[in-house]
Amino acid sequence: MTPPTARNGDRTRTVAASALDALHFALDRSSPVPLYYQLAQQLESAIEHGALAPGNLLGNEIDLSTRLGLSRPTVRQAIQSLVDKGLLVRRRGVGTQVVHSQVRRPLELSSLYDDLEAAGQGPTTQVVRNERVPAAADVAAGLGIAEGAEVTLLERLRSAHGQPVAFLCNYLPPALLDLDTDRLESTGLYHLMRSAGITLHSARQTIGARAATPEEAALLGEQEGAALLTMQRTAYDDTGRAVEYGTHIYRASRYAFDFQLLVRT
Amino acid sequence: MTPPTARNGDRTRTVAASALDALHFALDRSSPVPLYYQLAQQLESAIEHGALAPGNLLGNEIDLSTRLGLSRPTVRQAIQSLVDKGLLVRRRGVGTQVVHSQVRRPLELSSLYDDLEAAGQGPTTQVVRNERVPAAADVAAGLGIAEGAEVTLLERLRSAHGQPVAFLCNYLPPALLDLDTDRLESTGLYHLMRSAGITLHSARQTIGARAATPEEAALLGEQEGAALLTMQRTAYDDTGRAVEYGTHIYRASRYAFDFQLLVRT
DNA sequence: GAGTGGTCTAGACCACTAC
DNA sequence: TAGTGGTCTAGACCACTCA
Repeated sequence: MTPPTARNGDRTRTVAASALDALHFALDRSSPVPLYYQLAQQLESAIEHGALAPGNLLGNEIDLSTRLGLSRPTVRQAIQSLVDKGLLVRRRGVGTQVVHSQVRRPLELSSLYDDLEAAGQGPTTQVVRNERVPAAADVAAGLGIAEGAEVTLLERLRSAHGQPVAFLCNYLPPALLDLDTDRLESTGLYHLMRSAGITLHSARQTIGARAATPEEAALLGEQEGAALLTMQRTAYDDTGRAVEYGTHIYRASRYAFDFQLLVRT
Repeated sequence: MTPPTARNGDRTRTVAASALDALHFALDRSSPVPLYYQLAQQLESAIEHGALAPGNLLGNEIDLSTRLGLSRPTVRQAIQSLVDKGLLVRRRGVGTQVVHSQVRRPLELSSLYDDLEAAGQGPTTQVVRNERVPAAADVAAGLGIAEGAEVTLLERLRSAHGQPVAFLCNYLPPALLDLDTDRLESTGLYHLMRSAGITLHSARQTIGARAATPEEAALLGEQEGAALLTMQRTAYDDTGRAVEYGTHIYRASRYAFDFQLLVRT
């Protein structure tokens, strides 16, 4: 399928060589990685490395599929996954182009893991409490269990650069996993859950603010009345079980939630 | 394609009638609405109305497609869209089931429109300023334009139940749309942009908190030093142009951000 | 009118799960 | 071993955009 040599001045700009023409994609059919996924990854890295610049057209799907030796649905699946990520935009009658945005690295909306791993610079965790308690009303409601049922209470103080950043209070259904205090101090809760075979699926969050009580101020090294960010969250696994309910407070002077939204069409 | 009469005691539980068997789906091939979308909508409403209860299996895709007179890819497309919404879960070798979750109504993560339309009960908007000004440094950076370039400045006070809730300060590229003050007071900014043919695509947000200054306190009816929720946002259309940069402050005593996250796998 | 993505079909083989 | 979803193919027709 050698493409017709296009640069022979018919009409004005002939086939309008897409930015993709110069790129080489290596597809390994013997790999267990799906073909559409291999293609999507290589397209994504081409966009990240600037080989595909914002606004560049990808060239039509039919050509692309014949050039790659794939069927059109497979190519579409690859492209669709990048559209879902917000890297590409499709326009009927026009083509598919790289999104022309300043936001190149969308801060993974699924910050479920990330925002518990603190913003990069060497976070530390101090486990304040790790014990079993009967569930209070709000906890029972959050986890969807009976009031008074036994739950694991986990209180942690998270710091970065030696300064307290947040106080995390979490409740977990018992017997879900064993929460080793040592491991909790060296990693995040979600990481632990993941290694225990729990597949996180969704979470419901409420983010608010309020003034610090004297106790909270002392704990976090703020002044009484300082503004705090608050978050309540219930996380569910893929069977719909509530696997965690938490109430977190953050020093507003040292932390903010930062994320990207994609508008679903 | 009459299904084989299944209830004649072979083996133990024969075909394990899926919860779907009793449901009727009406597909209109002459409708401009895609078939996969019609199916997805009817499945979604069946889930919402409880006809499909959490944990129910959907029955395999092949049977479903023959029963509906659709191809399997089309049925898969419908199911996939609900999986993406977090309503269904697929397990290879097992089947597709309704997610067993307390969270039935995921609060549309794309709250880009919604959180500017206030939480339900008759919000009102008072336009404080609506004029053209040169862009300051942070505004220019947020919109990706030159410092000092002319932008539209929009300041609004939003109330609910006659009480102030938020103060919204937005900057827009000039000539993007004409911001009629009357219409701004009767609807949201995004609604206006949408009617002007602007397709919102993504937004980058930062949510934080701080204490109210005396001016802010007076404006919002809070006491000086009260906790405020702050949000900075840049919104982009589908070509990647920044179409809005805004700085909002919310009374923490009357407002909180509330949303659901889906973990992408 | 030419070109694009949007939708749809009717098959196929494979990997994984459960029994 | 049977049944499931995961992947893939090679076509087809339509709706929309743009010149």
